[in-house]
Amino acid sequence: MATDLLANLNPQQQRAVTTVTGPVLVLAGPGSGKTRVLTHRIAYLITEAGIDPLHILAVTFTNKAAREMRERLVGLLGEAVATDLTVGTFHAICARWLRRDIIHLGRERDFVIYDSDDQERLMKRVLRELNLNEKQNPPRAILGAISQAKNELVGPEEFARHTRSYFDEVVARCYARYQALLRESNALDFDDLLGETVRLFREHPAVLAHYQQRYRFLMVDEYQDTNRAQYLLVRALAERERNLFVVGDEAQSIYAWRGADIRNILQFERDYPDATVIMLEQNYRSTQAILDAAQALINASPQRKYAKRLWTTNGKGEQVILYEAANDEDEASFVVGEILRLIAEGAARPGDCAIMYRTNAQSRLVEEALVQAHLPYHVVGGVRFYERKEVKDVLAYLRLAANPYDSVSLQRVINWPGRGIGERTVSELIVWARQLGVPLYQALSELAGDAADHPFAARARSALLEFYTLIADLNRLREMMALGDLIDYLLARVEVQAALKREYDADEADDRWRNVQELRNAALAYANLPVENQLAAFLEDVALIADVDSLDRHTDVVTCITLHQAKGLEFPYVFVLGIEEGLLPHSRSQTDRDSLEEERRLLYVGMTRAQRRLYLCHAGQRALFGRVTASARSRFLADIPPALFKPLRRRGYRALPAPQPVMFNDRSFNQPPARRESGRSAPLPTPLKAVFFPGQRVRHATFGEGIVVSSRLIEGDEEVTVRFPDRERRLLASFARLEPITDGSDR
DNA sequence: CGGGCTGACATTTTT
DNA sequence: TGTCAGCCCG
Repeated sequence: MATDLLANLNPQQQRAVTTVTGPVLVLAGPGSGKTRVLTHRIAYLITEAGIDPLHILAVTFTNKAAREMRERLVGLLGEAVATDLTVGTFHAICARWLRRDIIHLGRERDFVIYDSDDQERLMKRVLRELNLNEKQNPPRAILGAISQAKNELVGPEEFARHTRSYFDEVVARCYARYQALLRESNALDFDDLLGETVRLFREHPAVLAHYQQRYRFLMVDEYQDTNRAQYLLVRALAERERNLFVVGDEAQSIYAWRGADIRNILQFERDYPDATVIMLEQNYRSTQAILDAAQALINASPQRKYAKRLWTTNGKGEQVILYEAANDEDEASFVVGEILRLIAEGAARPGDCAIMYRTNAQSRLVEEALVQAHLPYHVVGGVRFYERKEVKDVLAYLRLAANPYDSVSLQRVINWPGRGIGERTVSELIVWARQLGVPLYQALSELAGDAADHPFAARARSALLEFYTLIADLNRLREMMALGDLIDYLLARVEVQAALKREYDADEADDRWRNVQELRNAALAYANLPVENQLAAFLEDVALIADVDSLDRHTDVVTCITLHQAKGLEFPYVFVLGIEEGLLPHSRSQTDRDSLEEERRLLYVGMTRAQRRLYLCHAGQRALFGRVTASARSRFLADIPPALFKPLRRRGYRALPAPQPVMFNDRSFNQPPARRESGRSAPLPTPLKAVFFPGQRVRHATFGEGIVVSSRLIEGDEEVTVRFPDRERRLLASFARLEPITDGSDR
């Protein structure tokens, strides 16, 4: 058996698999077989080291990773053994533990989990209650700050004690109220799942001891993506047995903006001085040519601790192709043309090709080109199934059936479908409930039990009571009915299909109704559970899985995907688009070194997805928010020696309607005569060349030094947006007397 | 109370 | 260029 498990593993992988005890840090380069190591190690622990699978916990970040791992383990160990293992995402595992033990924190175990949409709705209510303006205090920004605080385990009170700005003051007040409403709604947000588990462990050593006793062998995937709360969670659990096995790659850390703390992986050796450190450098995915280019890019980063040297026996392969497109349209048509050619040559099938980009907006042109070429494709991302409005509306009723105190769900459907409860009535209800000091549902209940002084007109009151009865009925029925029947009852009683037909035109109503039916179908999977558990189990999965098996890689279609989402995937042919200043690195990430380096890693992740051939593309100009803008090639491309590229000339390009000659990589080239708008004569094209490019450092006599954010040619002049120390300014080059600072940093 | 219009706005998003 | 929120009117 041991030979089976270790066969086909290289020496480093074998060492990782067979190191059973103590802290282990595995630094796994892209394509180095880390999932294989994780699964084989688990199998090894069980079959060779005799560890009871009940003692093993494996944590991942995504459901997809967890599912894959479990599938592979079933293959290695069989269904029976695999079911005894605990494999799941941080959030799912924490939710499970909290359902068991949250009572120790004085909370109910039947809490609902709020997703970001729910959070936003709740925050909007908070803002209204506190008389704060949504425009000046964007709910998402406030939630971002709260999320950060929660990741650091800073509660509302502590946060309020350390405010350093007006914004902090606002956040502090919102945080307190937000948290109070969460509690009142018997709800936890995603961050709470982690934070409350850590708090549970801290405040209740006996509970922690129970889990330490149970889980003696811990494995964490994508360790570079852990945030502070996850780090503390893992550390607490591992404290007793110290059998902690983490896998990660600092070079693939791309979620710092979401709270991931790269220090967790960099300091592992300090946390565990006796740690075994193993580097996986053999790559099984790509050609050496691709690896060389990717490594050149990443090695140019000043922030490397564990520099790996990736190698492969796959052979040198073809050089990385660098394509300079005239503009974004040309870029898209080039990519599509290449894919068509690869298919015609028999080298590839559509499913072998992936098109990657920094921002979702970039997919549009690509899609148009794919449609024209009749190439089948899918775009990863977009609105996920359980986030669709009609699905969430129906879900809101189900959540209320399980937990009527869920105020976000209650507000969501109190007037859907319309039953004459307008905004006015809702805010009266909110104010009244607050006066009474009770949750919204409780207030409705008071109203039903002839409360003396309520603020509602007779009509509003009867509408509210009708809604109250509906929720109360659902609440009563949930324990007696199978989930499918409950949903059928709900759909019939609130006349969902009719409501959709009223709100949308025929086609869209059909679409949305189909989604609702799809939700109904998903409920079938729970039919074999005891009736009283079906609804809760269903809602839990919906909250944490959040998507119906999205990426079906069985279909043979081109994949369009953001670089972030591409992590963990691989394709024979990869096209990375828009490798330009302002886009990659994104203009919003050019402010500080850390986010700039994260952009570099993002490109690195994209490049290392390629198995056989990699295309890197950039365009000289690009339509940005409807305006044509000059776009300079990314500084990152300069970090890859030209010898590693095979530059590809464009084979003819289409003229843009832009009337001026434009800068293209410092060389201006002539364009066909400007097209005229009918009726109005265009200004004579001034022989102007753009002088400034994004990322460039400039000096202004009054404003001082700054960095060019963007530059565009407008009516014979160049409009330059520059970020100065105090703020951004838009300047006209002809007036502003901007001076480029030449210290060799950029060109 | 709900439908249509106008103006600001604009990364990435594992759960 | 496209979306979303806020505003005005029937």
